[in-house]
Amino acid sequence: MDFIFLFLGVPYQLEQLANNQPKVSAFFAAQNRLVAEDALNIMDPSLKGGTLAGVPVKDGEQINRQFEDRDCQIEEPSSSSGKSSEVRMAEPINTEDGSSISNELPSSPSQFSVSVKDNQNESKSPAPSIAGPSNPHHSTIEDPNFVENYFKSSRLHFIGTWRNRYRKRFCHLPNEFSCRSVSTANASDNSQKTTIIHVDMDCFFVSVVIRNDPELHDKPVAVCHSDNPKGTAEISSANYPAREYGVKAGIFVRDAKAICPHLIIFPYNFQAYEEVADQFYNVLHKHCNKVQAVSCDEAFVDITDLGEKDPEVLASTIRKEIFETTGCKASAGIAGNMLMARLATRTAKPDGQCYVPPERVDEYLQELPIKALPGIGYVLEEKLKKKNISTCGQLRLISKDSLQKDFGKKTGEMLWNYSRGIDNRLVGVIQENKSVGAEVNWGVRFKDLQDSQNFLLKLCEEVSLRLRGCGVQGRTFTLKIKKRRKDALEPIKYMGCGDCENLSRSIT
DNA sequence: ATCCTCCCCTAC
DNA sequence: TAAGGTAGGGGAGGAT
Ligand SMILES: Nc1ccn([C@H]2C[C@H](O)[C@@H](COP(=O)(O)OP(=O)(O)OP(=O)(O)O)O2)c(=O)n1
Ligand SMILES: [Mg+2]
Ligand SMILES: [Mg+2]
Repeated sequence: MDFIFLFLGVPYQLEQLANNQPKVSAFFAAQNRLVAEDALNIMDPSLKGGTLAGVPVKDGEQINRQFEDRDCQIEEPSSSSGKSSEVRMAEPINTEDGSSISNELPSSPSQFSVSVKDNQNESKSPAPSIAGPSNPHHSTIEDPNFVENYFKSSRLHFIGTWRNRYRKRFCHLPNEFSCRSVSTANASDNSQKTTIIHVDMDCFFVSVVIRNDPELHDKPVAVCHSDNPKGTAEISSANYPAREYGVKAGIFVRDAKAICPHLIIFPYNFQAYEEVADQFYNVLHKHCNKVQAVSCDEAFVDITDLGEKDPEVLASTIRKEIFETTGCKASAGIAGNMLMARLATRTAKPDGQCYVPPERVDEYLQELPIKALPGIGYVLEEKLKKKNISTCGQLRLISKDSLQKDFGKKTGEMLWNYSRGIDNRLVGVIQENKSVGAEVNWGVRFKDLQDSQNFLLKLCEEVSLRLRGCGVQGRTFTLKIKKRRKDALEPIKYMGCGDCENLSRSIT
């Protein structure tokens, strides 16, 4: 397991750190071999008067100690105005129930890393309560419990931590996975041909909150924290009527309102998402024990060994049961591997299903935009665009050697395989965590050193809690900090971190 | 060769 | 006002 601490938003604070105290700034200054007394001092309350006096040994404290022991060398760039930071722990040592087995896992590289990020947006120079235009109420300045409250309202925190909750809830299930992988030593001799179903809820966050309002189903609806037509709150999910206007996850609510004035905004209901996700997985587990969770609204099901005559009938049954138990629609893709099943789901949406038989794979991919392939995001798409490649058919014309030369060994091979519909991954259980971390990149503003220390401490405590929850210890500790870029403007997003450079240091 | 650190990229 | 988290894959380049 890893631990990650994210520290976000400290404008001019880092300057102070740099000028006055070694601490964090020292930690990052390493390049010039500053001997930071201990970069992490800032994280250790005991150094500052033992705020945690009564608390039993905390992981966070241990972490701090580690850093102390190591004379971390960090230095704050002379420019000094830090903006955000992040901390994480990687390759944890599995402690199963508290007993440390660290010595027992020689074969598995156990690392424990904690990374801390520190972000800051506004960097008004002086420290007074400036806070610039955005010196809002809800920031690390005003709220001592900011981190805790923030996580309660963060959608990304919700979906980012969902997997761990799922694992705990369904760990009792027998996983008879990997029987297949064992017998797959000779992959292609499987007489049975693999069949995968990929299931994904339609506009999940919206579907759940309007599931009892049928009259809203053909009106444009989105889930967002704010309904302010000038606001920079982000749309989390938009239903399909709203998507016709161009409303989609991630855009600002003001932009959504601009292109869709009658857009109806609903608030989040995280508890309902949790409940519906449980119902969703209950249905899947009922039909098959080879279920791989992707997220709270999405999973792969390997039905190869079910002896099902018609996978489409099964998919249809699953979708029907999901709707009957949750009141929400799901779509499904059926194909011979995970890649094609996932792509098929996209075609199937909304409220549909799609089967792509092996003989149809080539034509299915021929005109498909490369951006639709999982693993190809904005950057890769742009790079390929520069080579005049925009569809899988065009990508297929490039040799594997050439792709590997341009994009690296693994990435090149992935591109070559995916453009041909080849995917050798197996549906399986989620393996043990490799890292655990926490970060905050919104609302982070410090007016003094105390603010930043408190914030970092909270982040450490959060990571400590999560490590404990996993029954695991870390081995490598990573601290990441976001620092306001030299001439960065005010963040576009309210209370955002704006244009930052990222700094990272880790110790083992 | 393999590992390690410090990133970037991606997905939900 | 608004809640830009979390984790894994992988590449570059250096240490071993
Ligand atoms: N940038 C994003 C992407 C997703 N989510 C949340 C809201 C989504 O409802 C949920 C599931 O993500 P999906 O990618 O499955 O998107 P939807 O379910 O909303 O729509 P679709 O019908 O395309 O699956 O995760 C989010 O908050 N922000
Ligand atoms: Mg979905
Ligand atoms: Mg999904």
